Amino acid sequence: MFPKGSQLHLLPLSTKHEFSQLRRSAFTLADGAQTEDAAAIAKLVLESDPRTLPEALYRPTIKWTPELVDKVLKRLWNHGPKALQFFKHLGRHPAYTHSPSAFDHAIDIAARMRDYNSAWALLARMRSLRRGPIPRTFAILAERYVSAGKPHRAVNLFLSMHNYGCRQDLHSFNTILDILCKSKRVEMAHDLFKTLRNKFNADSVSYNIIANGYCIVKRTPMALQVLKEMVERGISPTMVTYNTMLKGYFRNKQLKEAWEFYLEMRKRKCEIDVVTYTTVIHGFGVAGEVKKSRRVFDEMVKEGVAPSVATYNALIQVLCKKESVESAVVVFEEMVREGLCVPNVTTYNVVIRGFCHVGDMERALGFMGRMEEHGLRASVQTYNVLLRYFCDAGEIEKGLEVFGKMGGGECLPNLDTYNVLICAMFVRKKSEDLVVAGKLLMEMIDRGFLPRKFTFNRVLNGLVLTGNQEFAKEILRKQSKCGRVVRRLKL
DNA sequence: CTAGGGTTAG
Repeated sequence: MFPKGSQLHLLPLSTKHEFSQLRRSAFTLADGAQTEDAAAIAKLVLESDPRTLPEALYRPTIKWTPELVDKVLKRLWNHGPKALQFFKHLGRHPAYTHSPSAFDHAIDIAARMRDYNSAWALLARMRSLRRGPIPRTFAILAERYVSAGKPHRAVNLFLSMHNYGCRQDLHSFNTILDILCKSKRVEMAHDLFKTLRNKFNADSVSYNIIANGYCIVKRTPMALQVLKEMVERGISPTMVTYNTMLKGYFRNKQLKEAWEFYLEMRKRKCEIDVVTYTTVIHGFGVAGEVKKSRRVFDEMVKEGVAPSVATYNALIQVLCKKESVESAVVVFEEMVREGLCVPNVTTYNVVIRGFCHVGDMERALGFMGRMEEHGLRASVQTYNVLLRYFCDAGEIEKGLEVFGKMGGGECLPNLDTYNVLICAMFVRKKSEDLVVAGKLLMEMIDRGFLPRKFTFNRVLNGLVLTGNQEFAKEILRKQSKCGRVVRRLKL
């Protein structure tokens, strides 16, 4: 993959070790062992030659289950082509048929790579095997269409569900509304809602989704109007409704309204819950009112409402950003000591980012090391944070070292990782760095990520300016194959 | 993750 002596310590994978690990755990069915299996199989897939992969997958020592397959696909999430290759070969296993959820994952992966032909072929295959499609399949595809800027296709997909033997109901109606709203297509969602609300008997969930959509685009008056209409139609607001509006006010920086709304909720005794408190703590913190955040936190404990991990995360993040990482760590340690809830990956990432932000990379790495204590593994976001800050501080080697650890197998880099790293290859203005940037660019394409035009141009220009014409041409050839049209280069 | 509300951050 990378030439020997490259600064990228992409570790060669020790095949012998993995095979023994596979053999050892093939006989145990416990969930933990299955996680190990999934990791070992994912590695196997990543390193294997496409021709020898099938026989490896058909070995009788591997006990395929839907759960195991799902886990492997999740591990390969950031390597779409390999994930689909794995799915395809296993699909020909003489004694195993893919589950609906495995098909869903595969369709998601293909659609994320904008390979809609494969996605639809998978859907057809799923259907011919009578394994679906299920409503979730359509939700996945719709979401991919929306995030690719094709919301009309998503709506049409929903409208044509029944042609694929999948019933349209209130559930799926609410799903498509939510997908549109979450991607800020609230107007389109609202139109669809108005057209079909009678047909599907829209409920409070539907109204909450639309109101939330307007809150997301900072149109709280419109959100209120939708809710008013809901009440006029005889549907009662729920806790979700109130919490949605509350969050909307904060998002729209209507602090006064938010506070009054919160007080009103308390006065009406409509059992304020942990979500309400978390919203308020987060909202005030983001607005810089840390004291108020702390006060509300204490208040909730006094009222006997147990903070959740999200509550702690909100407070810890707010302290990191508006006070100091030190006071955030105090709360972190308190959380661990009291043991009411356990830190999750988000908690760690927030603290790690806090340390990075003040330049204390040692302690950031220290916290990353502590994740194991809580049974957690660093996520791609954890790595990306460290990577970003090392690179921003000009410690390119350290950044590459972090990247090397990911390549070692526990965590595949994502689009962000590549963007950050490629960007960092320009700071030293060294010819070798640009070659590395070019290799990273090639690698990300191989893994199913589509670099931005800007990235292509930048890398190509850099290579040409440093006399790496041949390599630039190679990248140009690759680029034309992956469908990104870049301006003509003078080579 | 996939019918609604709270936690990273792009």
